[in-house]
Amino acid sequence: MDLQERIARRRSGRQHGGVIVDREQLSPVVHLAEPVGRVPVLERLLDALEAVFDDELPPPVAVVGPPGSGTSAVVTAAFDALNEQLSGSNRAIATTTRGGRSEPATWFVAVDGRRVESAFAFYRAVLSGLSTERVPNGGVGTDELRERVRERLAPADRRAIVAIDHHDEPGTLGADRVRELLAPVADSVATVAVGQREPDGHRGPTVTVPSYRDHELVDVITERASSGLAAGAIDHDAVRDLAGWADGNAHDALAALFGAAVLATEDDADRVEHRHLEVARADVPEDGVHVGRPLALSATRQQALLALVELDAADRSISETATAIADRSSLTAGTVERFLYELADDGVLERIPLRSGDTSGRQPSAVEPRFPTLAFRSLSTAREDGESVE
DNA sequence: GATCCACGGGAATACACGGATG
DNA sequence: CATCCGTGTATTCCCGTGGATC
Repeated sequence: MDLQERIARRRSGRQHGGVIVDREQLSPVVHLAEPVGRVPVLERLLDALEAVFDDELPPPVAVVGPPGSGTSAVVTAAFDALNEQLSGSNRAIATTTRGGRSEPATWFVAVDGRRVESAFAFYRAVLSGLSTERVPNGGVGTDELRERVRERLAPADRRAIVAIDHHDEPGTLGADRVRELLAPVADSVATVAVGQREPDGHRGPTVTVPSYRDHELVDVITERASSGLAAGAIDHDAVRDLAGWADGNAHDALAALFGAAVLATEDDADRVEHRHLEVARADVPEDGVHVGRPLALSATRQQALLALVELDAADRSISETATAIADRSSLTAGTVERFLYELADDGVLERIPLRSGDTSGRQPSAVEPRFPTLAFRSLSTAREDGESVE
């Protein structure tokens, strides 16, 4: 971001009288082009992928690190940069049409496992990373897409490095499943499995990403605050505090910062006050899930979660909560109930056993969010237009 | 017309508890 | 006393259907 741009953003921030100047810079689900303080890790990832610089296929790589350590950030940043230099779109355009032979090219495709859960969606994601053509999202079979991927990589000297991010989270495509899907093009594709643990039976280099150390996390927060918040909207002590509290987890820190900024905005305050941070921190559950999890859900599920957050249903049974949510949305109580059970199973919600006065029957339980609700509420694009039809 | 996907609805199964049974 | 049974809920599982897309 150049100086002009920074100034422009500050001005517009001032004009709106807001604490938040640039939501994107502040959002815990957005990665920076150059992650702060992760250079050594980037280097090790490049080492592991070394072979691509000789136009060869690297071994399968695993990138592992604890929650909030920036595994995703590192991989997306590296892949973007590598694509700039090595992908077909930059090298091959001029030459493919001439002489009939194509230049060597390597594509780097990062697939977000949270948003890509079926074979169809997977091939779709890979294909759109491999070409600039529009990829259909319906009306065509999975086989068809797989075939297109194969054709795309058919010429010798064309390769793809496919990262599967969050491969070890519930509901995502596991590394073994991805291997299966890529089997038809195994000769021209290498994988990078990104998650909290190595895939079972992993052979190949592993890049380990450590938690942020305290001062590194301070840098991360400072960087985000300086580009995302109005000048002087938060002081350094508060940032240090926040970093200490987050204990190396950048997601938690950024989610709290974002939440506090949202609260300050709603408060019409001109800076992020201690009380905002206090509440925002309490809103980030200990050992919770990344806010990207709920944000990757279908619009209807997000609607249900938005309603749930409004409801504060900590002491209501799941079925009561489900009916209450159904009343505020276009969904059926039965469907919402199933959603709630599913989400609890996946760890997005937590089930709290409910001691009911009633004697007979199985004990009901309540659910509560295990994600930062302030950030979710503000970032979710699903609208809860409460109009219940019928 | 083909295809994918998510909702909806309901059947099947698990659990809690009191009371009956051996 | 241990176990089984019946009833009422809670929870999980499964599959048909319809909307959206090409």
